Amino acid sequence: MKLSDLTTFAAVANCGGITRAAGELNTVQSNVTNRIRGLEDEIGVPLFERQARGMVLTDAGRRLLPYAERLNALAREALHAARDDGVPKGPLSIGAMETTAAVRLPALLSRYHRAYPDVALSLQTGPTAALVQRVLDGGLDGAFVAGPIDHPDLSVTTVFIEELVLLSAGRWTDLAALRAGTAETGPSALVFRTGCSYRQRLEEVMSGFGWPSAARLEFGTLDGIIGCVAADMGVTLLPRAVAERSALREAIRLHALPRAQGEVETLFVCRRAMHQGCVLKSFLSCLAATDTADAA
Amino acid sequence: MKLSDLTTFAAVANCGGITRAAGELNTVQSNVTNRIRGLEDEIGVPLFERQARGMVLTDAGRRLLPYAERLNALAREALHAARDDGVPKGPLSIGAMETTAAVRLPALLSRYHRAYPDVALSLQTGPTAALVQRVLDGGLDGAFVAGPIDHPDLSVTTVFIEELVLLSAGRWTDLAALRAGTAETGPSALVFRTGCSYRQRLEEVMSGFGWPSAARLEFGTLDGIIGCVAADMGVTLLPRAVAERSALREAIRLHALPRAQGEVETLFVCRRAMHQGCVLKSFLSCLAATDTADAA
DNA sequence: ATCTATCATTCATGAAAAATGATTATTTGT
DNA sequence: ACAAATAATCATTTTTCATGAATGATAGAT
Repeated sequence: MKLSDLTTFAAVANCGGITRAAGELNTVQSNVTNRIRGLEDEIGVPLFERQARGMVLTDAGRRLLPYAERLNALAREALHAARDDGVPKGPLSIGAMETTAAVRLPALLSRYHRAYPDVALSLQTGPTAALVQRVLDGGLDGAFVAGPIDHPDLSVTTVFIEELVLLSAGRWTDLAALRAGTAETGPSALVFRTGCSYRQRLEEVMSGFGWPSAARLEFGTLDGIIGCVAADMGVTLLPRAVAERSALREAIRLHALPRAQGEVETLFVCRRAMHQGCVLKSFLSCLAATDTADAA
Repeated sequence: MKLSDLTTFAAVANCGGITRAAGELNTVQSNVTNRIRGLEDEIGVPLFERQARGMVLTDAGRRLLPYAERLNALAREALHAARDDGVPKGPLSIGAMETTAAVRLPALLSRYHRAYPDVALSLQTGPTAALVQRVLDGGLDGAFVAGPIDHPDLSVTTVFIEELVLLSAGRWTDLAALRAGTAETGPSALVFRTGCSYRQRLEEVMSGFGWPSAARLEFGTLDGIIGCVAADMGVTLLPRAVAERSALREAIRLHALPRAQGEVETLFVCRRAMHQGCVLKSFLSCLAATDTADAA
């Protein structure tokens, strides 16, 4: 069994057909046909059902597919491990939630870059679930996400403890006034469009206050949310540090929450591998040097 | 990167030389040389230091080796998973401690064999540590060992709870008499030759009694130990069930121990895999049907 | 110091496997 | 019936792999 055959197999399975897979693999259709056939001969079981519309996995194929993907991922990892000479260099893809990226990372990343200029750092933002997924599938080397996270394949470090505050327009001096000044359905909830990690927390907070919540308005940017809060369109939940450093600080009001609801851990997650790459290791050590000091 | 290259690489690493590896792989030196060279070219770093006496791994090679082994193991597992059609058949290698094999397994294995006659069951005995090692490296599909076991790659089920009793010759009616009747160094400890799992427990028990223990006599068989206990050569520690069913039951005396010292779990351990083979699954279900009922 | 046994590398050659392009057969939707 | 899409088949070329013989290098023995 060859790794390249498994790659071919996975491509066919994912594309649902030999022709499309051949295109993706930059080869010709007949080649893919032959390699799949070879694999089936070797294993002794058909992996696909041939249909006029394409190829559909058999049960055996379905059992094999996760192995094919894992084997290829491991092979990539092996290459990196062997090449890793202990000098941090090359690409490093980090993910982060919008809020973390806004207030915690600038200092950290700049310090890291000064320490390791040969590492090509790249940062992407997204919601926790998507970031975790991308770390797992290898699209990211690590990510800053909202806790708690528990996954056997992930290594987790707590890096910041954020205090979440409820944000309203500046005119509401306290939560009671805010509640009194909105419709009976309660204030609207402004959240990120794509499965924001603090969204569920906001739901809990509002339902804890006995606010049914009139509506959920979804946004794509942090500034959009804060701007609309300032314009009294509703409330949102954000780390205190984000709210305090906002350009609209004067137009909004921060309402502290009870400790149980107001605390959220920001974790750094990365894959648990046989060999931890020195690039990631250097990033983690840089992170450890920051840690609680900055999270005050 | 091809799996066969990694196999070759691992063989060279383990044999310490190309010639020996070639022999083991049933091929010729020049072939091995070329494949190693190809691998080094592909990775871009030397994997071996060429010495007159043979090949020694470089740092890069040392990093790659565990991946090579893991990849090959995963590939084997993938083959089995794809071929596994849900009908238990083929080989099943089980390991067990001597004591478990003696009293717990006969009924279980016979019942399993009646239920799944197409499975070629094989049983090997050995001490816990060696059995666990063989399960991990694939030499055994599963094993009955003494708890506790905690390993991320092993799936563990408690199957029996054994009561350990101290065995002496029949003339010693109680522990005090036994102690009084032996030299001031205390009775000898009779244990298995090869790192018996109950050995450490026996040491604890004897030192708990304030018995320095005169000597440790090592044996290769259960019957040897019991026979010598009956001949008053010393004491040993065995599951009550083993002692009670011994042919020499009349010539030995069982001394119960306090609960904390006298209880030991017998666990069934197997590898944690992406796909649990149906053969092992059938064995586990057979095991679950026995379980505590038989362990009374 | 020289010889010898043991290794790994190099090279030429033949065999096997893989990739390619063209063709065919089958099915689906028009 | 026809056209589009798809996988299988086949002949051909290209690449890779395995082999055996020759070469070179080194440690230990004489």
